[in-house]
Amino acid sequence: MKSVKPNRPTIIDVARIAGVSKSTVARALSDASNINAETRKKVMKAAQSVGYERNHLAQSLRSGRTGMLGLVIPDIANPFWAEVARGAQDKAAEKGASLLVFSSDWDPVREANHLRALRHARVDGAIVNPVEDSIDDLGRFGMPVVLIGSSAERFPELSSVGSDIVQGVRLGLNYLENMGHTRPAILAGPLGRLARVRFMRVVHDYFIERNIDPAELLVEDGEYTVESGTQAMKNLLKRSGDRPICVFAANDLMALGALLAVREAGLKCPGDVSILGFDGIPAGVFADPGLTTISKPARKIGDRAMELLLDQVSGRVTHERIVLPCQLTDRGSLLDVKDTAPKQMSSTG
Amino acid sequence: MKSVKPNRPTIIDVARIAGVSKSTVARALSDASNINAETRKKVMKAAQSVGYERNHLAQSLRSGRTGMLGLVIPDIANPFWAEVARGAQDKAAEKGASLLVFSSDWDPVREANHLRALRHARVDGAIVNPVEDSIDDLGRFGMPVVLIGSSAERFPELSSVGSDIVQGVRLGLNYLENMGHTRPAILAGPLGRLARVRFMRVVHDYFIERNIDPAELLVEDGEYTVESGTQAMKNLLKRSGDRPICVFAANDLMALGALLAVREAGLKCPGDVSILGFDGIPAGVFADPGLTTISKPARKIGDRAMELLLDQVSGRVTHERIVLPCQLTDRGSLLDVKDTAPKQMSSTG
DNA sequence: ATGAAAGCGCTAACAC
DNA sequence: GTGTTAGCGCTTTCAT
Repeated sequence: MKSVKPNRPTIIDVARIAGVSKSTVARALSDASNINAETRKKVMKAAQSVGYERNHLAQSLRSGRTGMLGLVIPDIANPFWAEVARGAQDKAAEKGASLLVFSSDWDPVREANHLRALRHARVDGAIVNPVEDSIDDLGRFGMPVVLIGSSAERFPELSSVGSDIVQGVRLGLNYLENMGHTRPAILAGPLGRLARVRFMRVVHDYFIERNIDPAELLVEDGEYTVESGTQAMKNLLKRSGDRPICVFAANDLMALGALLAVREAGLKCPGDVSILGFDGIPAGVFADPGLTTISKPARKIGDRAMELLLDQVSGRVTHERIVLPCQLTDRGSLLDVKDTAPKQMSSTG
Repeated sequence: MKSVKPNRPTIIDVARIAGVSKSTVARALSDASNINAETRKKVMKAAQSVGYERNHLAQSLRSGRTGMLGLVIPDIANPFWAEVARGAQDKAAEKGASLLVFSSDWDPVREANHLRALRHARVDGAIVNPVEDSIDDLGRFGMPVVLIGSSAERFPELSSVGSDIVQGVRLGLNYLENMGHTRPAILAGPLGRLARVRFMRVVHDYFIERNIDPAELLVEDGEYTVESGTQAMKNLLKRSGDRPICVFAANDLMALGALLAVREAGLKCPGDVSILGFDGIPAGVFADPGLTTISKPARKIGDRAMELLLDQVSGRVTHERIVLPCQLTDRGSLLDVKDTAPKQMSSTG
């Protein structure tokens, strides 16, 4: 075993073989216009013969662009975010770009680290769903950034893609109301998170409009995980007088966790407790009954965000704030109690 | 708005400010031994003051190492693979490396593209689960590679991490047998895929040992997706005389798809049909009853694979073939028919 | 302990 | 059309 040629061939090797200068090789490789067809063919053959492969590092160093993009999301193991990642991934691949995916695990420190890693890798741009609102640096991040989710509100100067929370929450609340659930318990996200604030604001407004005091609503906090959903539901089920018969969860994982708690308590869904989720993850199909939920267009969010980012990277300055509508997916976890309970017209009060 | 300094500061800027040469700056930054403590402090302060950030591209070009690793898996939207990715991701982050994750979508062409992208990005190494066995180039891939999954069999010279299929399948088959299911229908992966061959080989051997002709078994093919699982189960349920009362699926997604088909047909699981899965994805918890399955240590697979890869990258040549055991997770989708049906001792035949 | 200088592999003016 | 030359920002001898 003698190492014949430890290093990969460079344009210089190719140039020598083809009998031209290295700039000619470079031109041939980047199919520039000003080059003889014959010469190109010759160069290409030479390149082929030594198994030449462009060194992106050198190319990037020179051109200042790496062809790499970044994506920072809270949790790649959450199917919703996995879908977003796929959408972004696919679009990037389509355009010949590579995507660096980072999962912050809802941890601001890890998020900061990932953001730093992206800068160091010299990515051409990034799509970010900031966990904390403490991220004030995004504005001067020094590269094209597209936001996903609630934080868009905090950085109106940045492009963003998200689902229409207002429309989605109202859609859900209205659907519940039509089924006779006029005062659902709310399973909200973590206190202090902007997404929670936005969610609750819509809920608040919705009930105010109907002359119902939002303070009457039962609200439990969760961490967007199955476990926290189970725990929150357990808390609700502990209540004696006002045990809720309907729960609206801020995401599907918590909704499914709640379902588990209901089942564990020996109760039936939707017989005893109706559950409405938010996200539209595939796992909701498998529950029995299936989880009724407000579906966000996850794949599309990733796709559009990447599109915006690529536009920005290539100089087309398109400041856009895209809001995609949510959809209701009824799979049976809601019981219609409209005709069961005596309907009380709360018109004038 | 006048642009003060469009370009990021380089070591030259830092050097000028600190009043030293650029090599001194480089030394300070890479905490070399041969440098005065005072000088270093001075340099660091200068770097700080201009917000200097190392250019990894230049560094990589010089040193030949990028600090980036690659991961190529079939489907990031499949929770099992998402977990593998997380395991790898976390370990990489722990060591200060970045991970490029690619999803091939079971498509050999996309896989080849991704592999090429990795080479172009000059990653220091890669973890791969080859979709097709057509990938013969892996051996001469020109960089450290760690294999995940069945293909390890094809490339014994490469390091690999995987779950113990033989142990896992036998564990499942044995568990079924103990519950009285002596001839489960098999919901296998796609024809031609090595993973399928390995799975079926174990099944084959298992029944041969028990003097049962494996050809008697009902076998349906699937694509590792929910939809294909549903379709396969529908096919099985169509049978008149020998409709199976037990199905062993090669992955959880197909198992859950089968569950959907059973439900849709108005049948009960496990009352009418028992279902056993393979993977151990979280979604199996939500089905009612929960999906009983053979759990693979997904997170750990990613973690160990990354560990091996990092070892290889840093020169510690550790050719290892790690096989992690599977575990049985009983969540109730199996009915014990041992005492129901007249038990026939198949001892001597 | 520090500086000078030579590249890593490529691109982009600029000549001819 | 093609060759020459000068870097991109950094690391790494080799002097001093």
